[in-house]
Amino acid sequence: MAKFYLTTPIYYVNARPHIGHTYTTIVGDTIARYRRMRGDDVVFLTGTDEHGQKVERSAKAANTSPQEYADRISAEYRRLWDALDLRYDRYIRTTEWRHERAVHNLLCKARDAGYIYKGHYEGLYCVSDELYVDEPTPEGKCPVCGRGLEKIREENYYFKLSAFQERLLKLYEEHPEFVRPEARRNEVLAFVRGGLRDLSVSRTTIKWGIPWPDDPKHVIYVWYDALTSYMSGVGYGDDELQYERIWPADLHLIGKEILRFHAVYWPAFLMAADEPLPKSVVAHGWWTFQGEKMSKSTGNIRLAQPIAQVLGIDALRYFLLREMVFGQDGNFSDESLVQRYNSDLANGLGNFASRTLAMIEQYFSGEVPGPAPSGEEAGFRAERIRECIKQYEDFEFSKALENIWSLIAEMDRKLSEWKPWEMAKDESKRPLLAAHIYHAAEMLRIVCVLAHPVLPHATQKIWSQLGQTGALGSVLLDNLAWGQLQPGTRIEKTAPLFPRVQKDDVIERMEQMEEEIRREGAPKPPEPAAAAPAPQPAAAPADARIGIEDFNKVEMRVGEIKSAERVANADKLLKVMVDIGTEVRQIVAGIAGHYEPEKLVGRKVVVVVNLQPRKLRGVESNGMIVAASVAPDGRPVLAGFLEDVPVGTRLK
RNA sequence: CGCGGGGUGGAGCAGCCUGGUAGCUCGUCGGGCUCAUAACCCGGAGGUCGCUGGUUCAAAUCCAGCCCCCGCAACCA
Repeated sequence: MAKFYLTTPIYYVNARPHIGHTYTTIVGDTIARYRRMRGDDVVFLTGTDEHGQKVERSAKAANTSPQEYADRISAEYRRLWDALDLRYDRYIRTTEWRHERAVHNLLCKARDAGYIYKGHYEGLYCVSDELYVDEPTPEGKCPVCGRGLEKIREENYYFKLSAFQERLLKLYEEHPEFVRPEARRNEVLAFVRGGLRDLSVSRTTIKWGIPWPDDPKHVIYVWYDALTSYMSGVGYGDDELQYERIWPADLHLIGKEILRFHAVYWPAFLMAADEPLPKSVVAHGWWTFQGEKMSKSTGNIRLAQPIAQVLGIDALRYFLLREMVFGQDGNFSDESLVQRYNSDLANGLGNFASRTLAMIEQYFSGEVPGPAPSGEEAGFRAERIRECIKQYEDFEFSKALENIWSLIAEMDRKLSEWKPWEMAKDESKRPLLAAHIYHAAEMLRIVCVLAHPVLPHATQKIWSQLGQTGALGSVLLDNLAWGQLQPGTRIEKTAPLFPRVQKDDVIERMEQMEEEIRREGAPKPPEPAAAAPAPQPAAAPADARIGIEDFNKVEMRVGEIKSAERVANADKLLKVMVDIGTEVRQIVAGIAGHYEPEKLVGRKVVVVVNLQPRKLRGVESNGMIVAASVAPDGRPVLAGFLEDVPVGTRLK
C-alpha cells in the first residue's frame, strides 16, 4: 500500500474561516478520499498558523492574549472542518511545542550547513504597516497605505536563498510535476531565472513568534515557522519513526497567492537542511464573489456553514468542485449555487436514483433483476471509468463530474427510449425489461462509486439503498467494472436525497443564517441536516458572561425610520432609511414578514450603528435594527420606548 | 515596455496546451412521456467565438499586432 501525504496550507488565525478556506480543505478532502479509493494509505494534514504581528494586534483589539485569541480561532477552524466532515488525519498548530522544536531543528540544520548568516536590513520601512518596503511608489510612499516611509537599519538573520538558484531550476527541470498547473510552473520559473535574493528570516520588531535559537531578541519570521508545519505535523524532531514513514509530502495543496513560498523558499529550506523534498505543489485559483474579489470591507465574503446547513454538505462540495475549473479563478453566486443544486443534484442524480429504485421496487418487488450484462457493454464502460480516474488524478474535478453526469444523462435518455413502463404491461417482454432495469441500476452503482470522493454522504446513501453493504469509501476504483451488481440484491427505497428547492427561499435562509453567525461572533457548528431543532431562547451558559467593556463595544442609538420599502426578490427583507441623528442610514432588516413598510415610517427604533456594513440580496445594509426574536419561529418584534427619546441618543 | 486573469448565442461558464460538426447549466418557444423529486425525453429560435492580419487544405483553438474589462493595500484559499 502506497503512502500518500497531503497537506492544505495552515490557515492564518487572524481571520475567521470563509468559503475560500473551506474550498481548499474540501479539495484536500476530496483528493484524500480519491487516493484512499485508489488503495493509498493517506495522511491528510491541516492546521493553523498562529504567530505574527497581526495576531498580536487582533488579540489586543479583542482584549485578550495572542495565545487565547489563537486558541479561539484555531478551534473555530477545527470545529468547522469537523462539522463539514472533512477528514484530516493530523492537525498542527504553530504554537504547539512539538512545532517549535521542529522549526528549531530545521533551522539549525541549515545554519550548521552554513546557509544562515547574520546581516542587516537597511532600507525603507512603513511604520504603520510594519513592513519592509522594497519598491516604494514613485513618490517614495508606501505602496500599501500610501504613507511616508522611514529609513531603518535592523539586525536580521538571512537565509542564503541565492545559493539555490541552480538547484531549484534543476528540480523544476527534472520534475515538471513539482509545480502545477503549468501556468504556475512558468511563473515560478520566470521568478527563479530572474535571480534570487537572500531572504530575511528573523525579526526583532515582532514579539509573538518562535524565538531564534540562542538569540532570543530575534523571532523567527513567518517562512520558516509556517512552512515547517508540514513536517512538525507528522513528527519531525519529535517522532522520528512517524516522520520517516510519512515525509516527504506527496502533495502540498495551496492557493495561488502563496505559490512562491511553497515552490521556491520551501524546497530551498529543505535542500539547506538536507531533508527530502515534497513531490508536488499544486495551486488552485480564487473565488470571486459576483465578479469581485471577496473582501471583508465590502462584506461580500461567503461562509460555508449556511450553505451546508441549508443545502447540505454534499451540495456545497459539489458546487465548489463543479463550478470552478481547478487552477483558474471561479465566480461564486447564490443563484448559480441553487441552480446547480436543482439541475444537477435534484433533477440529475437524485431523480435518476429515485426513478431507478422505484422501478425495481414496482416491477421486481424490490430485487435487482438479472441477467448479467453483455461483454461489449463492460468494455465500453471500463473506458469511461478509466477516463474519470484520470481526471481525478489530474485535479480536473469539474471535468470528472461532467463526465459522471453525462452517464446520468445517457441513462435518462435510454430510459425514455426503452419505455420500461410499457414493457411492464407485457409479460412476454419481461426478460428485456429485466435487462434494461439492471442496466439502469448498474449505472447508478457505477455513478455512486465514481462520484463518491466529491459526494461522500449522498453516494453512500444511494449505495445502501441499492442494497450494497459496507463503506463505499473502501471500494477500490481500480477494481470497479461493469456488471458487478448482483441480480437478486434487495433494495430499499427512501425519501429523495436532494429535494428540489425554491431559489428565493434558500437564499434568504442562507443570508439569515450568515447574519446570525456574524452576530454571534463565532459560528455554531452546522448541525446535521436532519436535526434542525426550533431555535430556543436558551438561557446563556454561565461561562458566556461578558464584561462591560465587551458590551460597550456595541454602539446602539435611537433612530427614526424615514422610509421603508420591500427588497425585490425577498419575502422577509425591508430596505429602511433610518435617521440616527448624525446621518440617515440605509439598513436592510428581515422584518417584512411581520411589519408593513408604510406603518413603520416615523417609528423610533434601536439601531446598532457600528456594525460592519454588508450586502443582503445585493442591497447594502449599514447597521442593524434591534428586535426581539420571539419563539418558536423567531418572529421579530421591534424594540422601542414608552417615553419619547431624541433621535441619536446612545443606549447604555 | 510592470504582472496576472479575462472578452464564446439573453445570463453564467467549458472548449484553446494536443487545429477539423462550437459544448454545458439556466432562460425562451413548441412537442412527447408518466417509472421518477412539476422530474425526464425530443425539437426549434438565438453565436461573424473582442478586432485586424498571418500560418494552414482547415483557426474559437497556433503566431503577430491592436482594443476593451477585472484584480494586483490589508484580511486572504
